[in-house]
Amino acid sequence: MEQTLTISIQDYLKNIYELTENGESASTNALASKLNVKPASVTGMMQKLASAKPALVEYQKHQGVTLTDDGKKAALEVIRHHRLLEAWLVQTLGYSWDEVHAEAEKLEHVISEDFERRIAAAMGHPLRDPHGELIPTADLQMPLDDSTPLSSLRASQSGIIQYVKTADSELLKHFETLGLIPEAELEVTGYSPFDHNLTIKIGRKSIVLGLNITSKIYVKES
Amino acid sequence: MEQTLTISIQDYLKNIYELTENGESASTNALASKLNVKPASVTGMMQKLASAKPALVEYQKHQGVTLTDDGKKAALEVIRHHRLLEAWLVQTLGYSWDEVHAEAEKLEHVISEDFERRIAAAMGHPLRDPHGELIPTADLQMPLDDSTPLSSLRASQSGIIQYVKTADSELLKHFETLGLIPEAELEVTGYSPFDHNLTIKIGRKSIVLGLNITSKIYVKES
DNA sequence: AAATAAATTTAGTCAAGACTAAATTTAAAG
DNA sequence: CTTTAAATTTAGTCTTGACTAAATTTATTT
Repeated sequence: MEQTLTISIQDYLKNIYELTENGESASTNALASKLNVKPASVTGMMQKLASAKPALVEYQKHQGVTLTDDGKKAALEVIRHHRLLEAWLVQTLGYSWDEVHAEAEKLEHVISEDFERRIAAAMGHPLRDPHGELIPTADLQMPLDDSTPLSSLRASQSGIIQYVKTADSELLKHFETLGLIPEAELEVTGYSPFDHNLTIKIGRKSIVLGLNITSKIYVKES
Repeated sequence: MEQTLTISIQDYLKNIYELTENGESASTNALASKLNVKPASVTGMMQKLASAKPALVEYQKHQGVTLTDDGKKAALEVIRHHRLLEAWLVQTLGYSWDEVHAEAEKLEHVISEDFERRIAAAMGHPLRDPHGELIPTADLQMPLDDSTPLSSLRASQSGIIQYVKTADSELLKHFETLGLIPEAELEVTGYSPFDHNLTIKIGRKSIVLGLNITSKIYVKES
């Protein structure tokens, strides 16, 4: 018999947030499989969260759930913790991108607001975590994302690299040798509609990049 | 009605460890008041821990508890986490001695062995935490304490300050201005049996210290 | 529109770990 | 050696958050 470990309310809220970022409501089933819990358990928890003193979710039978403002605040708080922790573990303890997630997952629930402030300040209040995800602000707003995949740019458009989204460290190293790192400025000089290849000029080099690369590099148009 | 928050097994073990450091067994009542739990709850938990697959405590009705070797290992693991965390929070995030305890208390239960190794290495494997408490070794042994209160030295004996044990930051500042800081070397030049005052020579200065001070400064005889 | 499939909820069970009140054991005092 | 007090344990209750199985609702097909 599998030991059934208990899921925190914070985890419920965080996962509802993620499932509802697209504007839709989260289904009982989706939440259940995301949290490795049976659907019936989710129903029970949703009923509880919906009737909490300040309600944390909006819940109607068979209609899925969304977060209330209070629920969203709580979710963003955990997400802020998580992403600040990831950034900080990478910066100060040399964690790699793949190792850092599990550790942050555990720490995010227990750190104090004071701890949060200290690491945020120590890093100069970063905007993104090491995976490139936006970090909710101290007043619990999710910042607007002003970046777009490089693959969406066309000839004559230029941009500044914001972050690189990949879990493949080999690929990451390749990006670095090409100069494709945050802050770098580039200009698109050509576009091939057939295979979606882009020709870009970065520094004094001109290179051709496939969609497998340009879809992982996020830029801010300039 | 007070919300009754649950105490982790690790906390039970850690507190049993502390209560049994003197060699005696821990009483149900002592544990209960230390953990802010009712005695009956402690009895129940002790019965559980005693009959766990590898037993964690030695427990006989009405006789108090002690830790088994497995239990002691688990306790030292948490204590190591706690003390490494305190040292690390102070060193890297500027926590003060009084702020650091509560934060470490929460983190100690969730950090990975990997995290433990990383911070230990980052600090050069410290022997003591910021309060001067010994940090259990990586293989879960409590190091021998080779330090003694300065108040136990007598004329012509000399020593090196190991740590200062006080929660009073004013007093701590006073110590610092006197040069009474870790690593400092001193020699006892006089002793007054009536009031237990010591005259010591530190650097080129000679000063007289009362028991309120000499009992808080721990030295290694040299 | 009826039938079937899929998703969700209800109802009731279980384990953990706290609690209270009552019973029991040990310790202390006369 | 009794008696009383203090400490501890037993017994049974409560809450939480999982689970399963059955019932119900919604969605899809023919």
